[in-house]
Amino acid sequence: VRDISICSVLPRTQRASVAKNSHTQHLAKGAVIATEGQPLGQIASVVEGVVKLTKSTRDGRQQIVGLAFAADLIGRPFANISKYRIEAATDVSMCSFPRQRFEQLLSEHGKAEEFLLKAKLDEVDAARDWMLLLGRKSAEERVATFILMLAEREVNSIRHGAGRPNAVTIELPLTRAEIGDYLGLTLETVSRQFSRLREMGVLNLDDHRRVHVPDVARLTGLVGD
Amino acid sequence: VRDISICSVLPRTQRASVAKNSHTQHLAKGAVIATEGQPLGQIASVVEGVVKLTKSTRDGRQQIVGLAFAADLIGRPFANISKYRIEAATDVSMCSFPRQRFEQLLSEHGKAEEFLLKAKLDEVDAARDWMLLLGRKSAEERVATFILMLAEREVNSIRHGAGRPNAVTIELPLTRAEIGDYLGLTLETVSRQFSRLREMGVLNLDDHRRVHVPDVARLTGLVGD
DNA sequence: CGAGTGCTTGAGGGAAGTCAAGATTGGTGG
DNA sequence: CCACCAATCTTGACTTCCCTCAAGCACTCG
Repeated sequence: VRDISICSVLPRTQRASVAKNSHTQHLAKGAVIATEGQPLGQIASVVEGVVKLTKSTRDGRQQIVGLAFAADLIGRPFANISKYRIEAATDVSMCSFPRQRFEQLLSEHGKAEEFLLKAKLDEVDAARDWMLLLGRKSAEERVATFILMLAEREVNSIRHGAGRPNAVTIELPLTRAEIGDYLGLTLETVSRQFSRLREMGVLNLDDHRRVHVPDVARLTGLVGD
Repeated sequence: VRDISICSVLPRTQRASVAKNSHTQHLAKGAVIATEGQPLGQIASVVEGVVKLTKSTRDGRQQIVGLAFAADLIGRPFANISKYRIEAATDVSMCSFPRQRFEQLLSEHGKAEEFLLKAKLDEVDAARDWMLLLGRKSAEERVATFILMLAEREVNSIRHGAGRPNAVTIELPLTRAEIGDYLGLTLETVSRQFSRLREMGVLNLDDHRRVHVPDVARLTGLVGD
């Protein structure tokens, strides 16, 4: 049990105050630490063993979006709900403590760092959502997810007082080739999927760059997760 | 130009000190802000437009690993070298300032936050490396990358005084099915690739869980990036 | 108006997925 | 200690989804 692995998030001087609230846990292989969409009130540092973080689609396709080895942290400051299922891949020992105590400690310090940290935490989550897409989704689901992402961004920026609008028009910021690079597809496959979604009535293409989504809920049903 | 988008990393009270060193840039579509593996001394906040972050393999396969929209940050505190190519996907305006000034400001505050922040920055980088794998690599490259990751972890933990050992034995922490879930493959494909790598002499399988890599350099040549 | 760039569509092929037996292995209890 | 059982892994045969290659169309811009 080396120095780096024992709740090493905190510098020496502050460690004691967290250590008081921390305790070491031993988990058998297969033990579930958190499930996708459920609260997780702990932050933990892996001392020994391997922990896997997974996301999955409704129909059971699974993607491991991260592995935590010794000295890696698991848990998510500033968010109550876990976006992944967290499970011991091997027998694991880890050192865990309450999330709120940890957040409080962070907040006592600079706001700038906290802001940046939150941004990066969101980026990690977003990158892992994309890993599920790249690892497990079909071409149709990938394109639908991409359009939906832009549609939701558009809807949020409009900020309608009264609920979400059900139809949106979006401007694609990328070429077909770039969309392919983002989705792990070729530009031809992207183009074919746009055509299919148009034939299905999910999209209207005003021109190659402007996409009208008449029913966002319909699109949501195609993203596959 | 809304409040949230103007160098909004910093809380109101501290913003001024960075704003002094910041300046607004306008970039045409296609402008390159950083290339993979080259230094990037700036942090910037996107004000308008879309910026894409890409990684690519030596043979030209490309993967967009992130998009930055208005109010998103680009650049990497605490690392001099950019791990991605950063390019304007549309015409872009952004507000940028020197990375070192920014880091200095962060360091004046809590060490705990800095530690956690660095960990998360590394996680983002790791997730994006994996996105390249999931989006663009062949089954053989994926399995080779996974084994190499474990091999390097093992080599680093051994900490040989005299250089890297060229042969390693590693213990797989995951089943074939789990490796498949990590690599975006089926368990059958993973198994077939293990067999192929064994036939090629890149691996020896002591049992299903213990893998001996006689020549790590050889394996490195198969990861495809 | 022609060239360039980006997009669509088609035909054919190939890498990985699916389905289906078996072979190993490791754990458990007789 | 060994035999059995369940879980895990390997291998084969076949299928499928997406990629590759190719041709033609639609804008934009000099």
